[in-house]
Parts: sequence; C-alpha cells; structure tokens
Amino acid sequence: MRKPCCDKQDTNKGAWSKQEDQKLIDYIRVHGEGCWRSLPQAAGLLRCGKSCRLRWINYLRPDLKRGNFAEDEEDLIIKLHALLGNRWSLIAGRLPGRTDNEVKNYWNSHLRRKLISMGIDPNNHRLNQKLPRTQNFSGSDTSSGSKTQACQPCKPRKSQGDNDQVSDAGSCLEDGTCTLPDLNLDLRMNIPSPSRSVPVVEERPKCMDSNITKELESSSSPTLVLFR
DNA sequence: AATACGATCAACCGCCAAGTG
DNA sequence: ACACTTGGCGGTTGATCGTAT
Repeated sequence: MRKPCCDKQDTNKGAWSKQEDQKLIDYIRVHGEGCWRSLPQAAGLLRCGKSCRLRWINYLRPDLKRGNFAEDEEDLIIKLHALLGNRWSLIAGRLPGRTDNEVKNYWNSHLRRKLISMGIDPNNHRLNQKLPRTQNFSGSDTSSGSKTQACQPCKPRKSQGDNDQVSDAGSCLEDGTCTLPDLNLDLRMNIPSPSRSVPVVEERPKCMDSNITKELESSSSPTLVLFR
C-alpha cells in the first residue's frame, strides 16, 4: 500500500485562496524554494507539499508569462512535440515563462485540434491522407509553410505514458510516407529584448538543457511538420 | 431568460527516478 | 544492496466560463 504524500485529512484541497497564495509567496520569498514536504507547515498552510509546489510553479512564480501563446510559441511547441512527444516539462523548458501544465493544456485544447483540422495526426505528426488539409496552420500564413511529414524519435521517460504517442516512432521512415525535410530547427524562443527577468532557458537547472540538446543533435531522423 | 453543451485551465493523482542513510 | 523519502512528471478530473439553442 502506497503511503500518501501527506496527511490528507488535515489538508485543504481545491482552489487556492488569496490568503493561501500570499502565505506561500511570502514564505518562498524569505526561504526560497525547496523542501516542499515541510513547507506547508512552516508557511502555515493546510496544504500538502505537492500542492504548494504545483501552485508555485504553475501560477505564483514571478517569472511566469501569462496570457495567450504567440504564434512562434505555438510553432515551437509543435516542433518540440514532434521531437519529444508528451514530455511537457522539456517542451516548457524551451519556452521561457511557460509551465509544463500550461503547455500541456494548450496542446490539448488548441494545438491538437489545430493539427487535426489540418489533417495531421497530433500523435505522430504525420499527415493523415484521409483528412482535408487545405487549411493553413494557425489561421494565418505567416508562420506556416512547408508541411512535411513527421514521426517521433523520442524516447519516453518512462515506460507508461508516452507509449501510445511514440509507438509509431520512426515508422514513417520505414513506410516511406514521410518526406524528409531539412531539419532547420531553431528550438529556442527569440525574446525581443527582455526588459527584465524572463528566465532564459539556459537558466533551467539540472541537465535538462544539455539532454535536450543532445537529443536534438542526435535526432538524425526528420520528424517534424515544420511551420516556417 | 433558461438550459445544454463544449472549451478551458487549475488542481489532483499516481507513478517513477534520484537521493540518502 | 536495499529500503525509504522526496521531488518531479504526465495523465486525468472537475469547476468555471462562454456560446449556442
């Protein structure tokens, strides 16, 4: 039997109140992030540590960029998804100010549909021959362009979740349905001139960045529907 | 105006991997 | 080497809001 992450009976659940937000912000301002398990008690919150972490990362962090996704952000998400599959944290790591949750939600609510409407299978980024594909991506033709075939070389982080997404990986190379685009990926957001502290991806901790870079570099198979 | 329906997004859940003793 | 703890991730759920009927 798995141990719960915290003593559920003493914790609040559901939407956060302003007071709770403020407590969390105040505490992290003083003590910094980390030690999520003990944080709630220390901060005087009746929440489990996981909940605090999520709230901070997805909503309260000062460097979050909220609001609609720009067209270049959309394109980047699609490209990265073609490469990485549902590895939202990695994708979000290339989008300054965006969280994995936000990217995931945006994918599921907007981009998936968009690809489908273009006749592209959002799981493997391959053109679905049966569907019409007369529409431009993103409604305008500025960022859309050559639609090339894609498949997914990504290796799932774990054996479960991604499986269905990547099961098809590489198959397009074999079955010859995919034309080979030149993989012209500039997988980084251009930040015009950040007036302040939007953290650039390089700041992302751990080895994430080097991993993704390696992955991209080693990705010899053209997997993307490119929008350019 | 009321209701139904769909879309969106914040939050939770369960699993996994890394770290530690 | 093993067990346990903790942080992090992706999938899913449910509340809320907007739109159509």
